[in-house]
Amino acid sequence: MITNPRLPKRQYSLRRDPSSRRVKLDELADHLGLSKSTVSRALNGYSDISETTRKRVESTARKMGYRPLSHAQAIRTGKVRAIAMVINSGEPDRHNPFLQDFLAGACEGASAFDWTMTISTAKSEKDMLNVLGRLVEERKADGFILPRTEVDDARIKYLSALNVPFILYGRTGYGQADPYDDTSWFDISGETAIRSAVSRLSGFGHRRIGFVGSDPKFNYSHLRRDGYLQGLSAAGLPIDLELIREDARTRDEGAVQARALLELENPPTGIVFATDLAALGSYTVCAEFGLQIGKDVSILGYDGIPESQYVSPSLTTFSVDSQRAGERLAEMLIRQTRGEAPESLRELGEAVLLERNSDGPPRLTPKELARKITHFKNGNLGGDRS
Amino acid sequence: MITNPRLPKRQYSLRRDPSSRRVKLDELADHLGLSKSTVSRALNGYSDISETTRKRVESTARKMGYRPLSHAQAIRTGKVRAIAMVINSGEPDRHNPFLQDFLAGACEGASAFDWTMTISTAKSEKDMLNVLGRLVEERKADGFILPRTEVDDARIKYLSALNVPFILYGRTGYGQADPYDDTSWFDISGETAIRSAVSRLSGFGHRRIGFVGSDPKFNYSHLRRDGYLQGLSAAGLPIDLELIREDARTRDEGAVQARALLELENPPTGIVFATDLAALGSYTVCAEFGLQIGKDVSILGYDGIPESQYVSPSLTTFSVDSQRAGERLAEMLIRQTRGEAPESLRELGEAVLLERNSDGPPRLTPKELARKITHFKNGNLGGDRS
DNA sequence: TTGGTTGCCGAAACCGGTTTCGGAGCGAAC
DNA sequence: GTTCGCTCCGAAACCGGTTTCGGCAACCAA
Repeated sequence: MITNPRLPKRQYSLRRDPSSRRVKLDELADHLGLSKSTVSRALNGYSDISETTRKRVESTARKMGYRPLSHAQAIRTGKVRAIAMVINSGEPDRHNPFLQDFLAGACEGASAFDWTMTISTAKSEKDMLNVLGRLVEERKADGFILPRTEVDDARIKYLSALNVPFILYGRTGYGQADPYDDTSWFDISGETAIRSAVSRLSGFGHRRIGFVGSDPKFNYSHLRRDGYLQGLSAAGLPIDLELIREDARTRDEGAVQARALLELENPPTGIVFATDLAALGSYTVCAEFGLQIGKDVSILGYDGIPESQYVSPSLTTFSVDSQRAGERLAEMLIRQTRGEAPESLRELGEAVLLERNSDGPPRLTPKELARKITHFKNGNLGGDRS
Repeated sequence: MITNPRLPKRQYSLRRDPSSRRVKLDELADHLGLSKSTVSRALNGYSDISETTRKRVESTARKMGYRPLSHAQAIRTGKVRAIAMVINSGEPDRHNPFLQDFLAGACEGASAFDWTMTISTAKSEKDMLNVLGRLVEERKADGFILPRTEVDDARIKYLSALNVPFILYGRTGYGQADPYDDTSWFDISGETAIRSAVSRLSGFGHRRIGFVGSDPKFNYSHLRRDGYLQGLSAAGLPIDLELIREDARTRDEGAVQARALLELENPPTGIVFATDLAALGSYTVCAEFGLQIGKDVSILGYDGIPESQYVSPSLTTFSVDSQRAGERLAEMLIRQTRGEAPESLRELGEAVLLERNSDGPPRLTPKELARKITHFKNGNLGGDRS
């Protein structure tokens, strides 16, 4: 290849050789003929740097591929440009299929600001505070994402006392006068979803609709129950405490509560579950009682776990966009560490209905349903069917 | 309460008030009546500090709750005491239920050395190298865990060239002369598990055993296929290429491959899948062909995903201890960054068989099985059964 | 011309550690 | 009694940034 002699050989003094050492502030300053203090202030947007200089510094920095070392900055500023999340590894209902999506979102949200994400795990409630404490003390993060918020959440008190920024994935303080106080949060409105689930069932013609809640320790359980009650009221249906069950954390516990509802003298023909996992527990029970899901009894879940798609019949449920949640949380948390008021950083998203095959018009009245169940149980109790 | 006047009022000059400011090196040094350089060297185990002094420094540091700021150390040492992992968010078979366990293990392994774990995500193969590059350049981590290793893995080349420590979760370079070269890794021996799966089926009396592999881009796919071949050979069964399928990344792809095997003129009575997800895909196909899993056809999976326990019949599979994997990887990686030779840091664990209900003695010969399938297909093809 | 702002930048201190280097103190050897 | 070597520690430089502070020049008003 022949190079055109008229064109000057391009000087790649600004070239960015990836294998070479990184360029540091001094070098950038030398290159610009400025002092490193000026360059630093220009990069950080100080007002005592002229607009011209700032532009020039910024463009050269970009061309030379300058990236400040966050831990070098941190030593003076005290900020490490990182957010952290501590997940507890001791939960009965772990194996969260959305963790990857959520983390992907959070990482992306952080990356957009050139921040990073560090994670840690705690084995117990008590360990949780220790882990948070260590992270705070060693200044491993400038703020925290707190997933799975509880009604009365020790992490919130702890971090508030330490005056460390944090944001909730979910809300807290259910039933208190000012539940949100001065915390920031992002949440998906489970109550809206559950309310619409009840409307949907009542639209199908169901008159007795049950609800199976989750662990009352978590704030969302109460909100979803509220949604259920709102749905009943909107449909003009009476509240029957018999139809409200709680504490279904796992699939097995979901089965227990479903059984309790279906064994009622006047059982519900539709059941709304606070979680998919619990809803899937009911599948076993329905099989056991010879009930056809979607016909004899309608089941709705919430979460949109992948498995809900593959069970038979596929489960009607609500899907939440975990990735977006992570992304929003990261961004809002970073903005908070930059000085924005926590109470201005709140967002409520909506879950979206996945219409599938586990619900439909009731073909049995509650009475008929009860009869079918006892009949089937007796039939099965007596002989060994083969 | 009356204090005993003979006892001197205890001076809590060493007390550790959690809400107070953290103690820094200077303060610790002042307290000890030593220079901060001496204290620093004592804490870091330099040999020019007397044993007595070292003990004294260590114990006082502990009592005062001194913890060095890792980013302050990093500025001089270049080491941030952190390991990183980049997960790719664009995979078709994401929703890894074990991510949480794995991360828990890795975090724990890191914590044991007082290290932390940072994570990031990449949207594509290309993005992956960028993300790694950024992390390296900004020195966000001293080493990397590389999950889901590929036969020909760009990350390995990239990090090797940059001379950055890393460890593989899995092996690499299948089929090459020296596949492991000088990398360190931890892996679960899928080949051993799959070999024993074949032995198990042959022990049941199966003579025609199929295999459905996974994405050949990943190293483990080849190893598991090897395990299948070893199993055949150990059982004295011939290799029939017809019985070997690949490329089942998802449940649906698993279904496709299962269908291909079962529609053979001489179909296998037992099928070993490289992954549970693919194995679950076969459930649909068996239902479609009117086949009873565990009787008409035996299915084995690998991974031990939670869902495998709840399908009907429950899937016989191999469970891998993801948490332990994470923990081992973290520890070995840290040791590598401290100077241990990569080739001395390798470990192979075993998966453990979960005997469930999807396999057993064949009640049909391959011929009979084929007949049953065609018969059922024709029956279904003709009329609309209701 | 003078004095006072204002805009813009450089010198130097600073952050909290680590590492280099030199030297005091001491015992042993000559 | 030197001299040498060894043990152990302190002073100071250093890492790569940020921030304080002061000063020069230009501009403005009197």
